[in-house]
Amino acid sequence: MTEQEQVQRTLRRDAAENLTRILDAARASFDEEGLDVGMDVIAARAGVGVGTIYRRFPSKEDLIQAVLEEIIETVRDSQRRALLMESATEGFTTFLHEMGQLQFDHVGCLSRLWNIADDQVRDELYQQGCALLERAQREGAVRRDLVYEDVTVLLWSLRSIIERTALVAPDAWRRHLELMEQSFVPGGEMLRNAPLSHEASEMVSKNAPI
Amino acid sequence: MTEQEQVQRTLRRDAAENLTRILDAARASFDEEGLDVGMDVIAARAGVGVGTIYRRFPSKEDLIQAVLEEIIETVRDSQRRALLMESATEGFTTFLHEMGQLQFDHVGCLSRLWNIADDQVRDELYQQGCALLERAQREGAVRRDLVYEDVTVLLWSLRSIIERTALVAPDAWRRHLELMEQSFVPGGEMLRNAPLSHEASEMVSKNAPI
Amino acid sequence: MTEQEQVQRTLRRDAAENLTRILDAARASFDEEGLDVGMDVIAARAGVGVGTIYRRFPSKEDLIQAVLEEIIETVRDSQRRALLMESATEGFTTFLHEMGQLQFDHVGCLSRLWNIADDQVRDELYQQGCALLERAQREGAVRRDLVYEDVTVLLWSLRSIIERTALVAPDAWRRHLELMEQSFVPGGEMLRNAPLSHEASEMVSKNAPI
Amino acid sequence: MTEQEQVQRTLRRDAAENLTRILDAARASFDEEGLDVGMDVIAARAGVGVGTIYRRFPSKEDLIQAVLEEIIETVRDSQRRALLMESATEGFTTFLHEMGQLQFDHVGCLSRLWNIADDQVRDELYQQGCALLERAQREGAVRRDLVYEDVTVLLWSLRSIIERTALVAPDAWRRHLELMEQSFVPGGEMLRNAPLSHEASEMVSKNAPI
DNA sequence: CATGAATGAGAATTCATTCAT
DNA sequence: TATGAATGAATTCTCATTCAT
Repeated sequence: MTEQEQVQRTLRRDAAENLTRILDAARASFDEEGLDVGMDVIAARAGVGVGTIYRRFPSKEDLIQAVLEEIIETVRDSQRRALLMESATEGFTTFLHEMGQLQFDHVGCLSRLWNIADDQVRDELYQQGCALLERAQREGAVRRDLVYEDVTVLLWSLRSIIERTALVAPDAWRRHLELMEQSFVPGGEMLRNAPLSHEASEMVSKNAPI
Repeated sequence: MTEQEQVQRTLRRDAAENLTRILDAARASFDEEGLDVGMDVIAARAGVGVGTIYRRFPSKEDLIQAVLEEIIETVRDSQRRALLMESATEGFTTFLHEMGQLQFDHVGCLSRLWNIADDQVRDELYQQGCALLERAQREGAVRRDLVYEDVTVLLWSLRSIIERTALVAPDAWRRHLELMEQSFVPGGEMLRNAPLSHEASEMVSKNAPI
Repeated sequence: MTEQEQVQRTLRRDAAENLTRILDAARASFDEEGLDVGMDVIAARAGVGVGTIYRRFPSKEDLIQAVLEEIIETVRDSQRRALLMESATEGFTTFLHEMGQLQFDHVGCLSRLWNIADDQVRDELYQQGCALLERAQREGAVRRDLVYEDVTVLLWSLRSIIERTALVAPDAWRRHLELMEQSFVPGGEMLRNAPLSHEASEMVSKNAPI
Repeated sequence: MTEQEQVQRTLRRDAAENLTRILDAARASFDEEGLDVGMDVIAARAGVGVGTIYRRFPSKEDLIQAVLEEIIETVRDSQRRALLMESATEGFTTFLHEMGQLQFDHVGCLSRLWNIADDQVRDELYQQGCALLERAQREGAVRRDLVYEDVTVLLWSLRSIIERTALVAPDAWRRHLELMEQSFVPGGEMLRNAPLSHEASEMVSKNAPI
């Protein structure tokens, strides 16, 4: 480190601020470069030493979890807001779009985004998701043979579209979602394939394959 | 390795045979363990030394490309067969399902499967894909506001579903595809979002982001 | 830490008290976990910040020395008490046993216990040790071809026994010492090997190889 | 690495030779600098890259074990040779001295030398050790109230003497051993302290405290 | 004067690629 | 030509020490 850099970098910044800086740097790094980014890169971006990160997060895995949890928290917010909307249909639709946008905003994190270790969080997401879906179904906007797992799978499916197109066609996922939404309207009942079981969905979300 | 084994193994194995063995081992390894599998693992599975792999493929990247090209070749086969089917609708549907199954069979490769560097191959896939789509549209099975890029995006979207569910719910992608197919039937025209442009699609397929 | 706790804790704790707390915590930590224990662990145990330790002890090494000196002080006490005993034989024996017990009580410190940097301290230990030995020899309890260095080496030898057995057989060293004591009684004169020279002993105690 | 060094270092030396070089370098490094020596140091001493070491030994621990096993193998040799000596007394004595010398030769390894994970090896050492002791007892050279655990403890006790004196008084342990031998001769029966139990001894040797 | 957050060199380990045999 | 041993840069994590607050 040159003397200049040394001067630029203020030693002993406020601790709370540093935690924020680390999480921000981590989130940005993960978003942009993926979860494989080196701890030194994150530290440099946060303007701290690697040791500082390890003081707050015992391992890289913990840092990743913290970032993912922050993101998942915004998912819950999105659900809550959607549930408060007067129109159930609009609430459901808004939620789907926000989930697309959120995945777009965190492309680098998608490989782990939907792996939610915390039982309680996972359960709340599920309960609120079911509520959103049922409200929309009761309003007649969504066919009755769909279960929340279908929504989950839809959200998962956006990942690979977004990962591929984020850089060159940031809106590509919107059209796919629009098509999916059309398949959600009542009228096409009688699906030959059974939905993903809740148990399987749970296993997937817990275990984090890939 | 004893001298005897050395003799048994090496003695004038045909070069062509070696190439096959390497590609088979690589494909199997990639399918099962992902592209991150070590070169030594592949070599062991092929029953050759790593050096032999590097003789045929200057880098791991080249080996990956070769495997992906083989898989992509089966995609072209699938298209050709679909085009030969009497019913355009059935041909189109069959192609989609075969693409789902193919991705399932090569889970470990999905992160790179649709990155096709070869211009000619990419073009043929595109032309044949368009033909499949148009035939189905002409038969009235698919709405006219769809372009082949929509199909491409649909295929991409299966990746993340398959990656997550392959181990616990191998059929999960089928239901998602079934829903997508319903959104493909005429009647829902007037999409607000424009399709992925052909140029963007090309860039994505060439560059291989992730 | 809340502001309140901050106030409760810090408010004018006496400097001397702090020093005691640090030394106590360090001794306990070293005894139980070995000299490799982290400075933060010691600080936490003492209820102070690491910085406070570094204010009193410029380096971890200095803290270790301070703790060792305290322990060595108890060695001197033991010698003094032994010298005051009526029976020279009993004094000598008691000293040996107390040294075994002391090493047992400070297992974690043994790798450095007998490294005594302070010339004066080392000299006093030597003088008093010689006195103890000679008194016992004059009383006929110890053979005359032994020098104090033999006793020193005996004490050193207990270290590795204690380190190995402390957890599973806390009395193992006693039997070894008992055997050594038997070899100390007159009758076995005519040792082929010369004793450790005083100079060598001094070097060892000063330099602290391991 | 300068060009010169590059030239000096012959790439691709014979594999078997390299294994020897690595073990030799490791043994020498451990002996001289202790088990904490860095893998890079060992690699440099062996004239190979670190990766080469890791090819043979999956972890540093494995390398350490390999070195220790080699040393322990010489212990077994020493026992076997001692058992073949005509005079049981001389055999026993020779063994003790060779053990002292061996520990002296491997000072840096002493912290782990007597931790023997392999049940079979540990058992053979014990059986042969017992045989050596009993033969000497039958010949009247060693008192009958001693068990092999006493010998084990004696060998352990040499460690700390040797660690401290190796550099300045390489023969210091010999005098201690000579004294111990005198305490071994018949005549001093009636020890107040029980010997280390075989079970405790086993636990110590397996678990490796310190 | 006390605090404890921040530092960063150092240690073990991995793996694509090279090249002597 | 085939082999697989050797390479070493890169990565994660630790801990004695410093210094802003």
